[in-house]
Amino acid sequence: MADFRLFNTLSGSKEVFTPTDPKRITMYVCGPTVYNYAHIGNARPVVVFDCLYRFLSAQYPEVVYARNITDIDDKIIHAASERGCGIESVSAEFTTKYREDMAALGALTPTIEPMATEHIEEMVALTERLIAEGHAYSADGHVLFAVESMPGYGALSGRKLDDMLAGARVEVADYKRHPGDFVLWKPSTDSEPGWDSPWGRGRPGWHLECSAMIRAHLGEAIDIHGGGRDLIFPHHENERAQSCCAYGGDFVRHWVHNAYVDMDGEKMSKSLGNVRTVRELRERYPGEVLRFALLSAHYRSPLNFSGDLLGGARGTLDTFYGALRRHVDVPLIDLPVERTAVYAALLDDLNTPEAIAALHAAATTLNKTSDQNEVARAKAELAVGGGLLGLLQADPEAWFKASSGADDLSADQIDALIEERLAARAGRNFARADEIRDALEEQGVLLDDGPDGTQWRRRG
RNA sequence: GGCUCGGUGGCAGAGUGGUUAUGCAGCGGAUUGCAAAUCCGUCAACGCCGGUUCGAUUCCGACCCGAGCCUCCA
Repeated sequence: MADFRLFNTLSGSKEVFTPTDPKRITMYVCGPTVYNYAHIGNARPVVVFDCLYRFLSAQYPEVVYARNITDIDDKIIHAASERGCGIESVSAEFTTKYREDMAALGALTPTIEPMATEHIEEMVALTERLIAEGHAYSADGHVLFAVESMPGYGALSGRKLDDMLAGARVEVADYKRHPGDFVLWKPSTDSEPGWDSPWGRGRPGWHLECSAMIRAHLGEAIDIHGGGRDLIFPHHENERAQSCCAYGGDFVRHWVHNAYVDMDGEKMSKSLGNVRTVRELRERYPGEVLRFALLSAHYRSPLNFSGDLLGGARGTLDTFYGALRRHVDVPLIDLPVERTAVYAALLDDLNTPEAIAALHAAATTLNKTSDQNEVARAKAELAVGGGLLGLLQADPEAWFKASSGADDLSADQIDALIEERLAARAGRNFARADEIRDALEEQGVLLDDGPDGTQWRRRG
């Protein structure tokens, strides 16, 4: 098996991926806090790690992929109180919407989707253990992790304890022994959701759930832990502290973080108010277009989001599907995935732009050659390599003819007009033929005349 | 202030110590009744200043600019 080189945030360099147990790969990716619609920036890690999941699944017999749902959090409590309902109703609604949106992007369902509220017991147990080991203390109804108790705290985000104090912009609660200490458990008021614990009725801190759920579902150490770049600190740093101090060992083999989707050079975020939700984008673009756009830059590079990006993605997919449509009759040969150029590109830290370049090469081959062996090989590259990226799995005809609105012309109506135009052309009545073509174009239907007849597609 | 990361042709976006990534756009051509699609050709880049080197966009250093984290955040 060829080496797969994957960047590790902890070391700051690409490392050969060497799983702890090649028979069972474990990957955990931080999922959503379900209090609102997911935006296209939230979708980036989903698509990136879905791609990684597909790539690993092609190489190893079992890949356990867990993506959590954070269904207890102060933001959810907030949203619920504004609506005057329970947090369950908010989190249930947005969990469903999240799953719909991510499915539309072609993301496979993770092996496990653990919910935070179903793991409170494990979180309490983990907290007790940290206290017993001298890494945590209770104070003023809270339980806090003592960062000074961990040698090497800060290694993931590359900071030292002293540096963190220098830039502290928030006032430090006086019950903390060290300003960097973070909450494992906090008290709930009567109106807030809470669970009984040795420290009274309360709820878990943000970082605790991931440590507890990883332990419960994947084991003490995992191969890959992923998420967006902004999770490095404090979330992953603290998660690492919790798990390493509770169970010892390395906890995570590869820390993998994706860069952001930018809006006019700034990151897209709910707090900046410049978000585009997946939901609204889906009304205008097929999910595959959004997916392609998200894969068009390397996952560690920022991706500038724009209408041009999406328009370009649509056009490129048209090119690929057009090449496939030219050869619908050619049977798909059984090309082993590891022999595709897409696979080879992904071997280098998931280089999706290079993989897409390989797809372009295959499409060009398909468009120009008449050699049946080359055609079969190129078609397989597009289908199999595309599959690795979660792309190009639709039927080409369906791709071009998919209707976006109820008032579109039906396929039958279009076919009838094409017949009429064909007759006009045969009689060299080009004025009438062009009239029909223009009329169809006004309805968003484009015609392509070829040696074997006329094909049509809807404008994207 | 501390800590990170980045600055590639008109745009998007890979990569490399010496030989044009790729795509879009542009230009020229082939093809077409005209188009569209497609194909061929073509233009064009590595922030700035030093250093290392036979040779640097690629390594090192300074500088300028941008982004991010340090607070919830993919």
